[in-house]
Amino acid sequence: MNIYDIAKEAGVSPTTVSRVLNGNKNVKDATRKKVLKVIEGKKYVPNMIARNLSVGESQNVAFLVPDIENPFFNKILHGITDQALVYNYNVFMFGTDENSDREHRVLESLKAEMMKGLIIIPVCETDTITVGKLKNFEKQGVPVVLIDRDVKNANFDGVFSEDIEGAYEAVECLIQEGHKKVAIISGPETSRPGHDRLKGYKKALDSYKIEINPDYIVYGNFREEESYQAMKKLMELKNPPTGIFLTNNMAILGCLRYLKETGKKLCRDVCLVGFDDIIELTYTDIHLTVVTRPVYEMGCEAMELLERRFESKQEATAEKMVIRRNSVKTWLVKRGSEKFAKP
Amino acid sequence: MNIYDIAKEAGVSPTTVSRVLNGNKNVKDATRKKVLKVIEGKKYVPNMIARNLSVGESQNVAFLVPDIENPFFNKILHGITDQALVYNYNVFMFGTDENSDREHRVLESLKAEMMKGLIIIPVCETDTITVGKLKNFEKQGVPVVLIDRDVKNANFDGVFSEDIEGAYEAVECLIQEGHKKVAIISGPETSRPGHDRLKGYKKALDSYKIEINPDYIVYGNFREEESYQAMKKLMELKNPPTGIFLTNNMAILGCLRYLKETGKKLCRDVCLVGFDDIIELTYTDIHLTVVTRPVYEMGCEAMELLERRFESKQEATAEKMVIRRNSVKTWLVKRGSEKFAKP
DNA sequence: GTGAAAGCGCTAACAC
DNA sequence: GTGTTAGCGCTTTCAC
Repeated sequence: MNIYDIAKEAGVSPTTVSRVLNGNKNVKDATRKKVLKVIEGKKYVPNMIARNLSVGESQNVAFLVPDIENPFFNKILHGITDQALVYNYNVFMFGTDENSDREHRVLESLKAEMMKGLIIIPVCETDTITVGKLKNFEKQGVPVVLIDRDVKNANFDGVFSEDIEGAYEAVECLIQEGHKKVAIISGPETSRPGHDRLKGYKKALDSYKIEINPDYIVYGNFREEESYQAMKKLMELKNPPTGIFLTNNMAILGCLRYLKETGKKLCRDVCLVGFDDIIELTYTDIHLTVVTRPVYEMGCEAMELLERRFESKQEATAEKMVIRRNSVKTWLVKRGSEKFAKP
Repeated sequence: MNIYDIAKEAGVSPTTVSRVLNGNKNVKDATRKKVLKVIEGKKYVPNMIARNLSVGESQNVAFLVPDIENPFFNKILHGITDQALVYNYNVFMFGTDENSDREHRVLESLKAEMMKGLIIIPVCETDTITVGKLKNFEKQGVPVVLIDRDVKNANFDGVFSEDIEGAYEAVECLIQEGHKKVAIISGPETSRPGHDRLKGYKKALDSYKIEINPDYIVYGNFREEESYQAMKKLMELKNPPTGIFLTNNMAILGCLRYLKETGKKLCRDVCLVGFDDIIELTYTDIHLTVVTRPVYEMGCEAMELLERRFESKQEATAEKMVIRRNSVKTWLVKRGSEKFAKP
């Protein structure tokens, strides 16, 4: 059943049916009601695919995420889908598995889908292929919004967090507890959260006149296994740190595993402050102090930015060129892991 | 740029270009190469929306999940998307938030999208509206595959797990450690995992000639807060249980919170066995014994079942009618929480 | 092995 | 306010 069947039944033209369906004002109230009645009676459902082809764009938005199973990204996904529901957009879900090739492949396949917009947490900020593809989407009128991570040599809308400030606060928290030997398990240098949190770490040490010890800067690449290795390296130093800043949730897990395997204890052998909460730990005796942020809201906001872009397409050229790069504030949740236990 | 531009450039008809694009055998090798070269040179990308409209079906599959942030469902999502990539299907993501209205709304909106197939973890097995809508999809040639949860009065393909056996094993594990007073924090009675795990619990007690105590059966509805309340109720009984079977991951969290808040200790005040693992706990001192299952693989398998359905559309009628309801086996991971600590 | 023409279901000028 | 007509970009008979 299609728009023609409805038109015939209602004794109007397909155009009128289309107008009714799309809420066009130029329809007499009587006609509208007549058409609506037929639609109801026949349980007619319009065909979006046909509509999309006709108008040259779909109501679909793609979300590319590097790690589907990371709870941090899931919260973002939740925000995106909830907000998408508000605007009646469908969300295409793609996991890139932190793999640039896979990211390219997904982006390539999306060209054929007449996407309305893209939300992406890119794998790597220096990946020129991804950047090129994203720019092409924008050129074709498909807006792109970044979350959390950034890309170089481009200026897309995005929702980020104040990573430098957040990291600063985390490290400061350790310093204020008397730690002089403060280390960091850092993320990849090719991602905004990676280098910015490192920057915040350095800034904090600098503020408190603590000299930076290169041995205390190790890389965990935001992964469990690598962070475990990084932790091992730190703890096996001749002069190990007393406080460590873990720059993401996976790093936290890696460290905890190290402690567990070696029989070491948090707050006895070492103090930790993390970035991004691990909610399950709050059910245990591991009282981890972390920097956190409104993650779900970051997802909502990304969808919101996309919507603004859609709206500004219709508007005057001036408004079109506004680039919106929002940052959410982080905050510290003190739970005790920043200080040694009183014996 | 479209198929006509390519055709003109290559000096062939649009039909031939289409044939090349779709790997039709009836094209001379020379022609094929000629067309392919033009396509490459012009960086032409076919328009899937147009194709979908023409063939009357998209390459899109929808996944409806009740709780986007539950790690169990995320693992499934991961499996689904990975497998979808193999077949080049796109996955539409919808969170229903355990809300039937929302589920209905999503299902309704999907009618317009010419979906190729549906994968759903339904909110409620007795929801006749959802069942009706799902049946309609099948009637329209859109296959439906269930995961984990089932629906009544219908017979869709699905991937389930051996919940009765799994629950049996969990409870048996407690009994074998000497527990006579074994309770269960059960899920909703309107879901297969809910009632089947309860069934397994009863069966185990029965096998070991332990009388069922109605006080020991409480409902947590698979949620943290309700499970917390259920736990409270159990522990405040005049004759509290010594061992409790927690029927999902959220119930585990609820119980842990209760223990933490009341200062009670696992393996000292009560023993627990859970259903579905919480990976973060393995990084802590909570050594929880759980029944688990190949969750990621359940997602892959669901996609695989869908693919079979797609394929069987072309086939003879006999094969068409095979209904595939697969069950994955569960297994017990013993970590110690089933027995009291030696003082 | 190839092409012409009709059609998928809808929208958008344009005319009335 | 409403209808006519011509697409959107592709596939698919059917004829050659």
